Amino acid sequence: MKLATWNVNSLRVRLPQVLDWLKAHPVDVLCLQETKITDDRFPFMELAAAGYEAVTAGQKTYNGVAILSRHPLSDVVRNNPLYVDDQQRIIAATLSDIRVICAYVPNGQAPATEKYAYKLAWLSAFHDWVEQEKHQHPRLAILGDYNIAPENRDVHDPAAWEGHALVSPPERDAFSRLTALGLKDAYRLFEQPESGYSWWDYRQAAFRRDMGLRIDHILLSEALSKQCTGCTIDREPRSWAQPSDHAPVIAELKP
DNA sequence: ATGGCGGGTTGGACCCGA
Repeated sequence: MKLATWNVNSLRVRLPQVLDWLKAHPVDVLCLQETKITDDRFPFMELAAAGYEAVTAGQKTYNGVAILSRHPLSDVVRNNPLYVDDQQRIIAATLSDIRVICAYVPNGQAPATEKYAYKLAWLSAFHDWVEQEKHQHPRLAILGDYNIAPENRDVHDPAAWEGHALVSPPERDAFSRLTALGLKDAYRLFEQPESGYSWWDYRQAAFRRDMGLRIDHILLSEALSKQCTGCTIDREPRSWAQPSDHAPVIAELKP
């Protein structure tokens, strides 16, 4: 069983890459963020032809999430029932006995902005809901763009990033509060390459210079983390023409 | 220091991402 997450930054633009990637990496589940497409325009047919059913929480222009799966999905929940939010950032579904949450955490812009306050409030409510979900579904996986680099080793230049959104202590605390619920950062269950980043800015030739951050994560409940045999970031699509600025992250579970 | 790239929008300067 392979679970993956990818912020595609517009599914309309990236659909060919998603299909190519799925052909080479036929994962069981792929969580997408920043689809930037309404549900009535979602490419259900193209994905079905590739063997994937999809559930979506779409939105025009911004945000938008989806779960693609080779297996039937049930019990779909859109948005956080504990938090009123007109931005489509969460979708959850069950496949066989695994509960999957796909999340696109707000960016936060910069400390002391309204967007930063929204991010922290959003994360606090997300924590409370995840706590409930975990009680209901002990086999829980949360995949997505967390917009948080949990530690300095997840940042190419921690000094340059100090004081910025994505690395600030309150955001990292919010991430720790999630893991304190008994969720493991799948990537850190294993030995990893030194620069294990999942996002590189489009500007400054950041990818070529490997100026990245690791902000896309797969959190696994205890039961699932014990079955996890690997977690990798596939940076190859970031090197393609017209790429997303994020790379896919993949976790493998064995029975 | 600023903006740099890329996607989107009801049409082309501006918002947003991270």
